[in-house]
Amino acid sequence: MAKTLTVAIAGDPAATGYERSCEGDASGTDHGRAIRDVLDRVGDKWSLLVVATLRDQRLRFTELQRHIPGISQRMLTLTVRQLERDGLITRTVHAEVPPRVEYELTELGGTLIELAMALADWAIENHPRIEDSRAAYDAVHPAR
Amino acid sequence: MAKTLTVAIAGDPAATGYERSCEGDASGTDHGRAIRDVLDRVGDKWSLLVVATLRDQRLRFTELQRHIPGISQRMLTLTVRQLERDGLITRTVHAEVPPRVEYELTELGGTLIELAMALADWAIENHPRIEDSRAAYDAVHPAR
DNA sequence: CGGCATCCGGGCAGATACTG
DNA sequence: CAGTATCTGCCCGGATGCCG
Repeated sequence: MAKTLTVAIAGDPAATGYERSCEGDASGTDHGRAIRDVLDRVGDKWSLLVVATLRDQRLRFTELQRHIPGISQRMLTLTVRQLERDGLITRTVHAEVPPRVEYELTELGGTLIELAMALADWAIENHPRIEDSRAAYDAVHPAR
Repeated sequence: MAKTLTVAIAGDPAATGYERSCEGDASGTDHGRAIRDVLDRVGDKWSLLVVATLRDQRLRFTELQRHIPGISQRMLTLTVRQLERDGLITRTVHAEVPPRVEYELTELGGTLIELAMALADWAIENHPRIEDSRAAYDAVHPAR
């Protein structure tokens, strides 16, 4: 999923303009890959939403799905698996009948959510300006 | 502000205020849409990279392309156009021969980049843990 | 209940060729 | 130099159906 992105940067770590953009970062470890990785997860359509939903509650699969309108079962499955793999959430299966699976934020996930909130703040605060800008742009640049 | 955010993103468990922000609704401000919009831009493969590259320098098209290895001409064109439309960067054409077009960050773009940097910091700091988690996960879950 | 397997359509992105 | 145009392949993501 993140392959192409990672390859693009990590494949050519030396020549990237990343050193410049990520001022002061020491060379050696390729931060490009780290950033790509995280960005891929954050930029993912559902990941942040799932993390945010689990922010202060533990939920089981169907509950989670109910809390995130529009997500398909498949996407939820894939998303939680990714998140679990990345150590952002935990998945606990209770040996019961019927089966019960609960998802919970890890501490790592908890730190991420704060950043996400900051981003959301920015989004809400600046969205009007963005929309205005778009309207203005569209007015000047007719159909293209 | 942060509270409305929580509701907007995480959804209100009780009232499903989320549905309104996600589905077609006619109510006033739509935070869900705002967040989605910004997330789409941030999550975009190249947008953040372009913004980051322009952080403290004004660049022309080809320079920009050189600074971002792996980006195709087409994608760069589309990306800068989007960013310009959203008011995150400016595009100035100098009436010369040969033509010279320079891209520069707007103030709005400048505020975004700081958040992006925070995210990058998080990425760099926590990436090892994520990788470890992935390795552990993959060890337990054989090829699926 | 909580998945996984499969099919399928649409859009994104790369490569290439052409222009003001 | 800074794009535009077109063609194409590929992956994302939705819908459906089956299983433990």
